[in-house]
Amino acid sequence: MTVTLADVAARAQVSPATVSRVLNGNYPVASSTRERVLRAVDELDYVLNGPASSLAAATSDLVGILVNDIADPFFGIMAAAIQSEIGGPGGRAGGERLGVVCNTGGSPERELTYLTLLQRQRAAAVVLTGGAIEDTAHAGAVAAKLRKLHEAGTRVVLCGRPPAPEAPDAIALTFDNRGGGRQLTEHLIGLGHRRLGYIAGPEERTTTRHRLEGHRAALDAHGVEDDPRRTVHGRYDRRSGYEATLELLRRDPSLTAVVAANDTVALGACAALRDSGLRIPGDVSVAGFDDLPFSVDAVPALTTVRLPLSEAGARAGRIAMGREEPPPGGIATVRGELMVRGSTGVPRG
Amino acid sequence: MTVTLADVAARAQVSPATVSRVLNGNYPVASSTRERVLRAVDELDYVLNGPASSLAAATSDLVGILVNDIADPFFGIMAAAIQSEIGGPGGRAGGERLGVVCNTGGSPERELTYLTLLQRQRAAAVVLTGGAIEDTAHAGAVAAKLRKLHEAGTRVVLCGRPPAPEAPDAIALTFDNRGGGRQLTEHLIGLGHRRLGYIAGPEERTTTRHRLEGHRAALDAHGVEDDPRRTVHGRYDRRSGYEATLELLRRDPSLTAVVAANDTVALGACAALRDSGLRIPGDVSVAGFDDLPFSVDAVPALTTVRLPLSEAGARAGRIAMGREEPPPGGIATVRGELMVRGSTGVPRG
DNA sequence: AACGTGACAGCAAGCGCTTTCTATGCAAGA
DNA sequence: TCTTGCATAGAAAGCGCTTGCTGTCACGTT
Repeated sequence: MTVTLADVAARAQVSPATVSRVLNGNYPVASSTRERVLRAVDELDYVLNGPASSLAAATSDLVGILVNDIADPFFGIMAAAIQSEIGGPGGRAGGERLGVVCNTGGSPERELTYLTLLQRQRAAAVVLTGGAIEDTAHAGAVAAKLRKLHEAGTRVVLCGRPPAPEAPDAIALTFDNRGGGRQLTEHLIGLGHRRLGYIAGPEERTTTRHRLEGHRAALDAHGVEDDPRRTVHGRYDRRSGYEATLELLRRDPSLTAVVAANDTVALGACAALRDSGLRIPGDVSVAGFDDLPFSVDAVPALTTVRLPLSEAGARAGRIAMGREEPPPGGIATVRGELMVRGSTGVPRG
Repeated sequence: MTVTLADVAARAQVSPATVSRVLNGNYPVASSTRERVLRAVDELDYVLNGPASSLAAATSDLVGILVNDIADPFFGIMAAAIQSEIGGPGGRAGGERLGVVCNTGGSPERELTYLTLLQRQRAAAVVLTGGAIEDTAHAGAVAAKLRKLHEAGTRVVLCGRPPAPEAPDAIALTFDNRGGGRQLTEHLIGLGHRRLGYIAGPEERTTTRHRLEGHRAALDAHGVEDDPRRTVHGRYDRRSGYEATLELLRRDPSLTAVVAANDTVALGACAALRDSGLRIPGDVSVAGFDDLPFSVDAVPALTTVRLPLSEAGARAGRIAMGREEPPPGGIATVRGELMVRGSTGVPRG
């Protein structure tokens, strides 16, 4: 039924071993023979059997990319960058790898299951993107899996996620969320704001915590009181930003600025403010985080912290492919850049 | 080194066959035996060898999802929906499948290579999303691949892509881009617009052509002259929308409306108009397509055609998993819904 | 009491490839 | 001329799992 290596071998009048070697190009084969084999491959329209190959060679050409939410451009952009370096089709011939992105939807179980599935497939590498979940049990389970993967020869890279002390072999490209958060709030304080609302992401994520810590550090450093009622937690989506803003306004109508967990949330915040009859930044300034492509198009354009998602993703991809040296110590911090735009200004009054 | 089925079998004092059957649950095993096996699996921390399993069973648990641009929420949303139905971890136990999304970046070669890679992995199913490329040679090559995949037992589903006559076994869930485009332009004509600019996507994509055809059909039906100079082609991104709008304005400053190939492009158009000192919709109306999440947050909110991306994706996913009957004839058309919002209004003057 | 008859469990033959080791041929060195 | 050595090609032993087929019991039947 299906064409196998043996069929090709028969047609090319060589042994299966030779065909295999031609295909893998890691053993000398006389060019006349090679040609004959290649022709046979072509004529028979032969496609290698991946599982068989992986089984025999004890490695596969799968590279897993785990993302929290594939519908979120934050992850989409990173995933695209990673995948472009994985080579998939892009890379030089022979190095063809299947870069596959797996959407955990932010669920711990799915994260673990995908990791197991990838382990089962004997993936060549795994890249985990975005913030981690701060549940000790879960973090431990993930770390254990990562260790297992590493032992099995799978390269593990974290992109935009803090290093995992329990899985020291994982290379980590971490975003400086704390520093970014701090810069952002300092910018606002510098403009004169003293009553700042903060819309944080889900409680149990490292990204959420770090950005919030940065915010608080800034408040603290400048002697601005940090009223806990001015912080609201939500999800990383627009809806959440909308609702949280209304809640913040309810709690303190005298707010002059709203700092959001990310750009998407900030957009929701803008909508809520507008629907409440408030001007941006005339009445209330708004700041986001990430600098996703649409942020510059918001009206007014969003002040935010630009994270080099593409660059970081590309680097993570290269490291995963073993094409770039990991950073010393296996850990690198990627900084964000404050982008001051129209959505922030001096406070009213 | 690594734990194998045989190790588990030894530990549980049964034959490898029994362990396999416990794991696959497709053959009666006494519950006491099953328990013993499961315990051994647990104690040894055994993880099935995917390639070996796929080789022996001649099937794999991979499901491929091809997207044109994973950084674009249009695809991200569909991919998320598809993957959620693939089950990956979400599905009922045993049906665990690895839903992997592959980013073609709109490149024909990559599309083909991914298809081959998936074929090589003996994927259980493949879902192709978004518009196809209208190059005869390429379309033929893709169709041939799809046929091969089908023959090999891989289910093939197209989501948001027109049916492929040359690959009649592929189930197609098509978006009614033509109808949507027509509705949109009719809405504008109904408001009184007569000089409409159109920013089309890349020339060689079905999506581009269909939306444009809808636009032209509307013009034609209402006796509005279709000046070819009012149509500009570009990419499906913001930048392109920005530049195309400036170009359209240059060609005809008296334009009263701009119809964009999609929401992202529309956002770029809005920016260009604003930068040109024009009000939306006071001076120029703008319309998009897709109704991505950010469109409602644009200022003014974008008039657009809502495509049920999640629903269509979910359905495609279920069909790919064989959990839902394909539509009669293997083809279904998914309609869009016109969403009239603030970015369109009666023309000035 | 002899005999089906299920319900399980095991044997063993692959699945299609990679790779080690071995054979062969031929050119060059002694 | 005979040996060495290099460049290739082939033989064959797996890789770890699935599954058709063959037992083996313990029962229920007649």
